[in-house]
Amino acid sequence: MHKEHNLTKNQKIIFDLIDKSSQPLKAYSILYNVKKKGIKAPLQVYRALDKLVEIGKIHKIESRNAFIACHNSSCQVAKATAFSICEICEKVTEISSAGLSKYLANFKDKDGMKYSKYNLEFFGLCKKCTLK
Amino acid sequence: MHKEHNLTKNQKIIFDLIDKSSQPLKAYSILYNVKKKGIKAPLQVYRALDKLVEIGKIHKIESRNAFIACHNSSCQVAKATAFSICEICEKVTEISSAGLSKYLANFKDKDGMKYSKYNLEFFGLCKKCTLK
DNA sequence: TACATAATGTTATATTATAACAATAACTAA
DNA sequence: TTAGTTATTGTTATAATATAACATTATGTA
Repeated sequence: MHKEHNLTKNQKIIFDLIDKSSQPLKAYSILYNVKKKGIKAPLQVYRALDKLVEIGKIHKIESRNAFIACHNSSCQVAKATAFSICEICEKVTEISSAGLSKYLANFKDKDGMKYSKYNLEFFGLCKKCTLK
Repeated sequence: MHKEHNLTKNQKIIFDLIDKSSQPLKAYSILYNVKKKGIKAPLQVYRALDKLVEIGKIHKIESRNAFIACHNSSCQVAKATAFSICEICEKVTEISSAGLSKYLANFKDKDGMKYSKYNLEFFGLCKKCTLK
């Protein structure tokens, strides 16, 4: 479970927007959507995003430069993430598989190094798009 | 093994630069370095990069917006990649582990979907930086 | 209260990437 | 070999993503 963080005003506005969204949101689309709430500059958005990523409330989808709310109570504060991304409809789903996270956390490279922090993005078709 | 691709002039210039580099290179740093060879515009660089990624000669490190030559003869044309990234010195190493690639290629999500295409980035310390 | 720390507001600018269009070069089939 | 097709190049402009720097305000804590 997430440690409780008391979000500040801007963080809350931006988190709520991302949380309500069914797909990842990009920074400038967020900016556009929160202008009516008084957030006017990119930096205000990026600062909130940075903080939200840091505390694990959202994740960045690196290949898309977009942000999604974390719905995975088991992910260790934003450090170990896995997603599937549909190449047709761009639907992104966070994967929470105990087996996968165990496998990756225990993976050792050639030097015998382990990594508790990782980001994995799978690409393919979602179920819906497969059936079309 | 890579299918042989006959690189064009620009592609060759840019691939050679990346291939000689010990660390990932960013697009505008590449641009700066190939200006003396007549490549003057960002688009010329990005077009070559796109093609080189497509044919699997290089990979993009998504979290760094940087490009590295592929030294992994077993990676299926740029589609299934794994890297370790040192958070201190930024050294990036492509991981070629039969076990890992088999595990990921066979991984099934909740919908039973498999993904032959993925990108995995591990973050931590490289051996050198661990010993410091 | 006073101090320290975190968050905010603002302007400017850096960095990363693509659109649009014209011109060449390379490939392919009759 | 030549016409048609496709890929590549060159070029200018601009879009999209992200951060620097600095002044101010709010919050937490001893």
